[in-house]
Amino acid sequence: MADVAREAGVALGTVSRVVNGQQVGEEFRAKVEEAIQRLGYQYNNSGRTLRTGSTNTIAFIIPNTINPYFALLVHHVNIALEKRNCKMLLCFTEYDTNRETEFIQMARQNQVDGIIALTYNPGLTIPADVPFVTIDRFFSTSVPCIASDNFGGGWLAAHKLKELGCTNVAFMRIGSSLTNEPSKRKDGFVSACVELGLSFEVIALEDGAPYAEFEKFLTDHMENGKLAFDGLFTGTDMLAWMIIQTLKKMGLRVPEDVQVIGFDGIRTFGILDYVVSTIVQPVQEIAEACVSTVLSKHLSTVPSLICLPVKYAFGGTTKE
Amino acid sequence: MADVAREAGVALGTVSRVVNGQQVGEEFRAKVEEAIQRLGYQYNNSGRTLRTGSTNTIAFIIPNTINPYFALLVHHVNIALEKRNCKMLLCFTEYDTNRETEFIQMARQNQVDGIIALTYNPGLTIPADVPFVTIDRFFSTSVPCIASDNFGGGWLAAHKLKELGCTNVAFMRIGSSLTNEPSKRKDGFVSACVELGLSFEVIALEDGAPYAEFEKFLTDHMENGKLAFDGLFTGTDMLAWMIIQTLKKMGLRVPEDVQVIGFDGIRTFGILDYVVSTIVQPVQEIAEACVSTVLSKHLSTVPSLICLPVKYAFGGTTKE
DNA sequence: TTGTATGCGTTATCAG
DNA sequence: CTGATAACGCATACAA
Repeated sequence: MADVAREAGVALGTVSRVVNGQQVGEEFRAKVEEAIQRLGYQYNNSGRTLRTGSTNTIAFIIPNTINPYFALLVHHVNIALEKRNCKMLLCFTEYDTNRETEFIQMARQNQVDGIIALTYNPGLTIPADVPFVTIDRFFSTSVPCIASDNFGGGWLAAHKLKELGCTNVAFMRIGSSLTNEPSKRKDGFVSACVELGLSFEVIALEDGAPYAEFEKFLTDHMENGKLAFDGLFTGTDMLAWMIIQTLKKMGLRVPEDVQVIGFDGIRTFGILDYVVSTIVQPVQEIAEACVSTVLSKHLSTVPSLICLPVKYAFGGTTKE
Repeated sequence: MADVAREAGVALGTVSRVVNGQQVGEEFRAKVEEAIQRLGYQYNNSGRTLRTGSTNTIAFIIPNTINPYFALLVHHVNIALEKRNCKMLLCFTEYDTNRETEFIQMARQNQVDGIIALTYNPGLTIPADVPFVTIDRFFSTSVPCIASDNFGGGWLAAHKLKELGCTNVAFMRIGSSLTNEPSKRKDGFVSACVELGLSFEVIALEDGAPYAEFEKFLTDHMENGKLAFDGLFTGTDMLAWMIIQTLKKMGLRVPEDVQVIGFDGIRTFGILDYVVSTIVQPVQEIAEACVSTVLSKHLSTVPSLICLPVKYAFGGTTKE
């Protein structure tokens, strides 16, 4: 920048003003821009970061990008950031609680302007000196949490199964023992079953439990080649898909014998049909809410829990 | 850092040396570490970046993360980077050629230590002042290109179909008109068909062509309820999957009537079964090669085209 | 081995 | 509206 100033015969500050599009006399601007061209000057962001302490970068902490739901989230968060001229520093935890902690540290050292995190560490401490927004997990009223309406989604699934003619249903899930927003999927489902007088069962496996326990659960509920349930609601689309494979192996037809509703809204190859009938999370809205919240000037005044509406979508595993 | 030095009663340089794990007298180290604790000092990376010009960050430019193959790539590139204490600046182009150019500019302004890019802009200019590695696309001998053995993959697909009893095959693809490494999938396939005396056809649609052209191609090759082909090889797994849906709608059975082999190696939900029988790209090795190449000290001495071996995997759309 | 001093590229303040 | 200058936090060459 000093070189440019010398080349253009102006002061350093003037070059800075030109680069930042501030008010500068036309002749000066022309001289500076010409010098920039001539020298092939490249703006260096690290100087600005050092001086201002801001990077226009948000760290996004998430388990991985292989899980299609996370991949979708990454995509929409990035779009929302780009819209606001922000960059993304992506951190994959692989569900490793140490990594979660280290990434927060690393992000701060890199002067990120905020952190969006989807974590599972039960004892995670949230730094107070950087805007922090979590997905699917409520920490405290001072840490905004964005989630879809998980309770409403469970509720909707039960109503949908009832509407589609089911009389005996079950909720199936496997996952971390951590109580978080997605835990409410079960609560909403159970609540609606009770309300509807729908007979139901629940099987919730801890993370790491063998999948065979689901198979056992299902075979234990078989009588004369018929399953005791005519409707299943699962914690995720992936589990729904796996359960459906098992049902088929057991000689049951989906959706004729058993209807299955998953949760998330995963599509084949990310853009084609829904993999299973499902409760669709509003990923784009979630991403948008995360970004606008984490960048909001007055973090303390934003709501501490934002639940966004879900919807049901047909994916071939329910009766149309 | 100056505060820490004052608090510990040592010089600024000593604090720096402690922080960087350099040789420092035990008593000094202890004093400094205690002061760091007491003050809750946080290392600030922007100072280092300004001073050294390096960020330990690599920009990864890719269309999106919704496509499962790209998601896999992002995942493995990140792992390879993390192994080397590097961060990832992720840039989604959405196939927008302007974005591709802008991101390269942006990455340089952010002092990244290198760029890995999977792009489609035919006229993209590669900056000379930052290590640059491309995926699937050869620019010049001075820009290392990493790809899987696309030619070998096409060749393998033809051999596999022959081995599985096919006598009339076709290659189907749709995509950008850009000639890149994946274009060789067709070349390898055709070459093997000729070599094997296997009767074949090719349909290659330009990006943006309606999918219906594939349907027309297939129905045009129907005679008395039988398809003229008993084996299909597609440019990607996604196209294979779409074609299979079409075949089923036409009353054809896969793999009994027609066997289909895709390309990429996509699994359901990223980790379960292969979606279709496929030629699997060695994603992890590709990612590893990209990272080690872009970080290599002597970029000029690395090979300019690295092709990594593919393999065939069964995914239910071929006879076992 | 430790202390001192300089400069990396930028923004922002203040004086002209 | 422009010019001069200090300061951001760190690494490092050099002096002690």
